[in-house]
Amino acid sequence: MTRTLRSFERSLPMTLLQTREAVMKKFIPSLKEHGLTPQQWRVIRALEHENGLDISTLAARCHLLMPSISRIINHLNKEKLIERQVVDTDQRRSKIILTAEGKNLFAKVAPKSVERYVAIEEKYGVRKLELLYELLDDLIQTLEEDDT
Amino acid sequence: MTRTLRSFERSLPMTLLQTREAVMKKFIPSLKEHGLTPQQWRVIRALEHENGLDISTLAARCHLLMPSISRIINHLNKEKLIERQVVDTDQRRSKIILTAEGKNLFAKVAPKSVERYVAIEEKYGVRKLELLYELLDDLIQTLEEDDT
DNA sequence: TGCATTTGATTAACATGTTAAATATTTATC
DNA sequence: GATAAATATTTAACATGTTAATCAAATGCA
Repeated sequence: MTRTLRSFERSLPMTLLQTREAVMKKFIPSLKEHGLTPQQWRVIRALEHENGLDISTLAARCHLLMPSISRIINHLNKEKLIERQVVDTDQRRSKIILTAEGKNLFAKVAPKSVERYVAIEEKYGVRKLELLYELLDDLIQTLEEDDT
Repeated sequence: MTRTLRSFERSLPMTLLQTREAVMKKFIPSLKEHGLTPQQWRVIRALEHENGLDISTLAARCHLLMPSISRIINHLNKEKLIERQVVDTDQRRSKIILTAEGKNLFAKVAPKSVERYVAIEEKYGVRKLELLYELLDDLIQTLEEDDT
């Protein structure tokens, strides 16, 4: 019996896309209220967690490509949410510092995100969510193991 | 005990993003060999499944927004993979038809995608994959139910 | 030291995501 | 039948994803 392509709605990439869209819909509005895109928010979170990261590290932590983060850093800099600080041992690199204003913004937005997250946990169930994480991590592992 | 934001790698949107990236990595190369982006491929698949769809329907089936699909349709049209056909009962709409060349391309690419998909199924396990689909669908349902 | 190579970051060019505005056509309503 | 409202699609403007090219600083090595 010849296999055919799974229909759209049921394809793996499509299902993951839909799920991510549904999840993001819960978080994006409160970010938008503060003029932030999800990616900009990721950068701010990363810096709040560990301030003074260089751009490459930031890119890795936020799952952003260098060109994207380069633009985002520029943007956040103009908004005075972060500052650049050249590393004196290596003039190519710059450390990115969250400004007071940036920290302030984080403090305003974070509670709302936590709230949304807790709501999802409660509605969907912590157990199921943990199981989902496990399955997803497992799938990532499986896919990254070989280069078939 | 005050809740804090989940660390990045463990956040739900991030995990879904990573998973999708890992999955796409398996499919993108063969698409790229044929000069197709994942989105263009989705459109071609949708048309192969049901030819002559209008643009709005196509957008819904492929999970693309109207501006995106509008550009994609234009692109595929220039490549002569599809044709536009104005609906005579409603001059605003156009039906999109997969050309012979488009069908040909589909026939070339589809088997490779099936191959990749089967490989994932085998390596990860059909049962786990089915469970994952269930959990994801369930999560989508949960999230779309209310507008919290 | 001098030069090739490597590395961190930016820029360029193009495709897509996203919201708002514009356009054309159709439908509704008076 | 003329005009307002609704609908299908496109365009505009901006942010991001993606690959390749560029640039400057650092490193390796003759």
